[in-house]
Parts: sequence; C-alpha cells; structure tokens
Amino acid sequence: MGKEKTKYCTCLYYSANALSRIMTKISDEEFAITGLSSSYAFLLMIVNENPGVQPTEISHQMQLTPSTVTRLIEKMEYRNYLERKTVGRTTEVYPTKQAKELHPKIQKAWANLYNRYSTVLGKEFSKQLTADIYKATQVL
Amino acid sequence: MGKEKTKYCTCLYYSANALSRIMTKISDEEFAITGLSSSYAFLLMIVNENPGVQPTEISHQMQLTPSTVTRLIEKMEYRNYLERKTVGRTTEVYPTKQAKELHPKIQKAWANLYNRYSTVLGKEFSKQLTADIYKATQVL
DNA sequence: AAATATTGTTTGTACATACAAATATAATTT
DNA sequence: AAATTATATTTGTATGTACAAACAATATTT
Repeated sequence: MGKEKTKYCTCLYYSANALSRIMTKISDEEFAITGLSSSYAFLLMIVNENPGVQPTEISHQMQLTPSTVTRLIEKMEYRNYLERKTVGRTTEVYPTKQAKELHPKIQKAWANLYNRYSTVLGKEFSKQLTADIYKATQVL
Repeated sequence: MGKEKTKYCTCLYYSANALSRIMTKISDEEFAITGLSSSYAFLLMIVNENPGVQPTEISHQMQLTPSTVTRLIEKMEYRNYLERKTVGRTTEVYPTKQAKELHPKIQKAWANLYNRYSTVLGKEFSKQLTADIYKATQVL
C-alpha cells in the first residue's frame, strides 16, 4: 500500500483497482454511523426507496451480479432489515421498520461521503472524474 | 449488472467499483494466455524484474496490503513460480526457472491489455483517465 | 396440450483482499 | 547490557464478489 510511485501507475487496471479499494475504505468509514458497510447501506437505500423491488432490478442499480445481490439480501434479512416475498418466479424485497428508521442516517452518511471526497479532490475534478469513469464503464 | 443507468452513477464510490470490476475481468481475460490471473501475473512481473525483492516493496509496487502479498507469494511458491529466502527479519523473493520462462508471455499479455482498453476508450482519453485516477488515489 | 426455451433467483464453491493479532528480528533508549 | 520500541512478515479469520450449475416459473413454439 502507501503512496509510492509504481511503474504500474500508468495501467488502468492498476489505478482503477487502487481507487476502488481506497473509495471502499472511505465509504465504509462514512457509512459506519449506520452500522453497515457500503454495499448494505446502498442496498437498503434502494429498497427503502422502492419497496417491493426485485433482485434483478437491484442488481442493475448496484451494478452487481444477481448472485451477489441474493447474498446481500440474505444477510440483511437475517439481520432483520429486509424481507423477501416470493411471487411466482420473482421475489419482492421489502424494508422492515428497522430499515425505514435507518433511512435518514443512511442518506446523511451518503452526503458525508460525497462531501468528503469532493472536498479533497475539488468539486469540479471529482465530478468530472466520476463522469469519466462512468463513461468508461459504459463503453468497456 | 448491465449497462442501465443508475441513480448512483454520480457517486465516485459506485463508479470506481464498477470500473474496477470490469477492468479486472478484462485484465484476467488478457492474462489468461499466461495461465495466471492478473494479480499473480503482476507479482511475477515484479519479481522477475527485481529478483530478491522483499514483500514490503512488492506491497508498495502493487498497492496491496502486506498480508495480501504474503498470500499471493504463498500461492506462487506452491505452484513453483517463486521461492522465499528468509534473511533476518526480512524475506527475499526469487523467481524460479518456470517464472523466468513465462516472462515474455506476461509482457505480451500486459501489452495486449493496454491495447485493448486504449483502443476502446481512445488513446488520449484512456491516458488522461488513468492519470486522473492515479492522481485521485494519491490525494485521497 | 406437450415440448422447448427463456427468465428470475438461489446455491455451491472459489477467489482476492483486508484487518487485527502474533511472531520474529533489529534498532534505540536507558 | 536490558528494556523498550519499531519494523517486516505471517497467520487466523472475515468480507465482498463472481461463476457455473441448479431450480422454478413463465412464455413460446410446435
């Protein structure tokens, strides 16, 4: 780890992975006030805002594999934040009272996260960077 | 997964993670000709070019945790690509014949990786993007 | 209506990575 | 020289993610 220069810093694979690890760390730090790590917080946000949403839709929103989403939901169900209702071949995911109550805190944490990195990186740069990265994900 | 737009695409955490997953996939595809996945290939590259290099130095180069590096080395030792020699409190890592022989293929794969994404993204854009991402990792 | 294909979800399994604690050695202080 | 602190590495354990296969239900074709 650390901030030394590496021969590989000109490799997109390398840089992208490094950034991902750092952002995950920062994000987890900010979401700590919710008692959840980032992925679970985002999952709850999505379900809170779309009660009854289906795993497939969640996997689109979160840009994660369906199997990963199942795993995330399972854990949140176990911890009493979510409930699943099977409807035909689909599944509907609902927030529990506990999840709904957490919503403001999650939103706050998300805002903090945004403020944190956009302060450090500069508002313009971070906006541009995010957009460029997103563009790359769409093209690749 | 997929290419649908999500509310969260303006979040750096989200975009960065998405890009990281995609790049890892692409990179693994390109390194497949070496029979290794990306991290192991990069590890071998580093050791081939710096025989006797220590785990700490590797962890700087790879921007990974020391414990992760230990795990990577362990596996490559098991697969007969690397050897460890304990020297005082440090460890020196050496490539085996097998690793040395693989070096050209690894370099080829790395070049292919570069060509692949810089073709899709455009040479200028991908260069700029990589630089910007690297810059962000240094600041955050 | 039966056979086939498609879609949505979950399960088994595996992997990369990290954190915290343990270990081992070296360096510094007293 | 003994005690303390610092550094390098490894180990135990946990997490997030994915792939491939299995399962279940719906839709389509024949």
